[in-house]
Amino acid sequence: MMKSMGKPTINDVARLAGVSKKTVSRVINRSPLLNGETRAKVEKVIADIGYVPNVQARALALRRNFLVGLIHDNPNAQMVMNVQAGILEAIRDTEFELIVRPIDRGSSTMLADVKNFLERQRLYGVLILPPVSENDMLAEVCREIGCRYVRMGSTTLDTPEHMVASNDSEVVREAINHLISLGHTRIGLIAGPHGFRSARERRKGFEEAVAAAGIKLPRSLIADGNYTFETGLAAADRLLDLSPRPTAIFASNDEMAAASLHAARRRGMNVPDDLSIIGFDDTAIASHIWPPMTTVHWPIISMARSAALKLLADFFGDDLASEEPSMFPSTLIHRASVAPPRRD
Amino acid sequence: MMKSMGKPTINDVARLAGVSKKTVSRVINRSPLLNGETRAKVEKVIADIGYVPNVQARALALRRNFLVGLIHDNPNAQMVMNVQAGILEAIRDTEFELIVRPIDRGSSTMLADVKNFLERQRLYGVLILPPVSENDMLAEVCREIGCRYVRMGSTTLDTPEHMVASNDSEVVREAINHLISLGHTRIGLIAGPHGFRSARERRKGFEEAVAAAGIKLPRSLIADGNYTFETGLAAADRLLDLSPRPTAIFASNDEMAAASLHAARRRGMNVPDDLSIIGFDDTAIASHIWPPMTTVHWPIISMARSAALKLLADFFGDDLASEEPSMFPSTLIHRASVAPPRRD
DNA sequence: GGTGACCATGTCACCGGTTACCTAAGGGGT
DNA sequence: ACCCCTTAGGTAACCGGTGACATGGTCACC
Repeated sequence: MMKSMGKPTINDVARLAGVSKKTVSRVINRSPLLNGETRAKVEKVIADIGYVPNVQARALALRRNFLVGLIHDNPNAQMVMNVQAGILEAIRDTEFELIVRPIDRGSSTMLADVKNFLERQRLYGVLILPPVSENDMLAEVCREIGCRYVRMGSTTLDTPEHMVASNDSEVVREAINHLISLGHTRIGLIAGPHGFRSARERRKGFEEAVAAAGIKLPRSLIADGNYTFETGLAAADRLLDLSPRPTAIFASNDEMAAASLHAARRRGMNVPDDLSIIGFDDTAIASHIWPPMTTVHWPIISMARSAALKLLADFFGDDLASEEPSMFPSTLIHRASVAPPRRD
Repeated sequence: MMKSMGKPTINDVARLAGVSKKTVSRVINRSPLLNGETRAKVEKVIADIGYVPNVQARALALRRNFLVGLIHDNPNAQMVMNVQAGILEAIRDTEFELIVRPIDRGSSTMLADVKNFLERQRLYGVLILPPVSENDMLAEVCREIGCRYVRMGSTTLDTPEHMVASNDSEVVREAINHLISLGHTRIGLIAGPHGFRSARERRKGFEEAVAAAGIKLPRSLIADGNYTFETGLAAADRLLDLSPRPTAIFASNDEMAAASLHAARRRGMNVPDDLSIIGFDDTAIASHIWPPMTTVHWPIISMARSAALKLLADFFGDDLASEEPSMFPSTLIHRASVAPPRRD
């Protein structure tokens, strides 16, 4: 029957079922205008010989495949995994697969690399993670070559169908107000890298809250990091070397917050009694270290899931996916790394 | 010139260069039997019109594509990211891309799902991460449908060209001997989940070291976890509730070691003075928490890189890739979570 | 009874590459 | 001068699907 070797193809199915390949194609694609009897017959043959459609052939004919890409340059492993988890949740039970593409933001050929990648693979669409999602030229490249995209970010980056975002500056304001209400006045900031919207938003929230409380902060209470543990450690050390020392530190992400805790304990300081710390992201490390860290829960999994759904909006048919929200509120999670400042 | 719309195809190049498409194909594939002049002419046209070969068409004709898959069911984000990093390092500057496929080990349809995935995508090959890499039936599925595979594991799982492994039991023995040499005799073990080779190997190393030292351990000093923080926390609590308490804990991975530290500190205990802790994996958390944790460095990035190279051995031509090692020694990293037991 | 609408299905070219095989030209050996 | 071999390149079929359009049968309606 079957042409001896090799996987069965649509031709084998057609021959065995006594129909044309087009009819088989219709069965596979759930075309509605099929006689139930014919459909059953074809489906039986498919099951019998274990036919699996060839995605490459389909991709060629359709001029698009069923792959979604994830482009990122994010240093935080936990976050990338969370994003992957969100995407995978969205594409579960579909025929889509996820293809991961880390890029090197610094590289001068970055844009060309991505363009080449997108053109070669003809992805159905891509999700772009911060921080590189903030690069407008990258989005422009996607638009130019006609590749669907959704950007994730800390603030509005694009039109609603092309992004999901959170309200970073607002929630940071809330976090800092919390510290202020406990009596903290010397609050250090470990800022994210220059040129990043997320860093800018978080810093903005910090500065607004401080200004609103009428606190005058010396410039030295703002230290720069670039979202990694190591730079966070250096920044925290700089802050803790100050005299008088800050009584609280807000770090722009959890990695750097964990580094602050590390730096404090290395000096024999007690957290939260000698130093309050607030982080941002609510990745696993925040709740795993001791003391459990007060941080901002950044709903990254939901955002990623929603972003993926947006990406596949026209695949699913506009009904549900197009109603996905674009704005995701972050919330302050109170744990044990914050206390009123010790009275000197 | 070019058929107005759409990306240029091999036909456009052929027409413009005044050669047949086969000749263009030869240029793309660096066929050696080409006149340098013709080659230059074709290459010029390719550059001029920005031709990019269509990977789907090629995949169809070649009956294989240039995608490598990563199959995993690993709960540890950092580890998965490290593996991805290793793979990406290996395929950098090639045309290969990485496609990630987390699976649900518990699911009754797991094998069928993976089989379907492999058959549909016709991957060039897959890498299988522990713990699911230990499932021989999964490897059997790969073999059956003719998909290249490499398994990563904690012990020999397959023939050398199909695996990379580490020497877990040996290095755990070393770690436990270290504790014993410091004077510890009541050493708790937080074991990994039953049925996992990695868990078994690590436990074996533990038991061998203890037995060799002539120590008789009560069964209660072995608590089960399943590699997650939460189960580690529960296991650590069980150990610390014992009386007399263990003076040291070896946890089968860093997550559970971090959980032990968390549990100890929650009780007001001091690490390492009241309790020594050793973990396994050397993921970021081990060096980020306080005190920095003594742990076993598991060379996962190198292993992943090497595994990917093995996978692509016949692509690269056997010269370098086939000489990749299959066994990677783990090493004990001494940090600050271990000290001699306090004299009662 | 003829006609058009509609339904289920078939035909065939095409997506953009590759393989197998063929041709034509040039070169050397005898 | 003849033959064979090598080199450079062309031809046509094929990989396994899909789209546009054609076909033949049924039914409702005038």
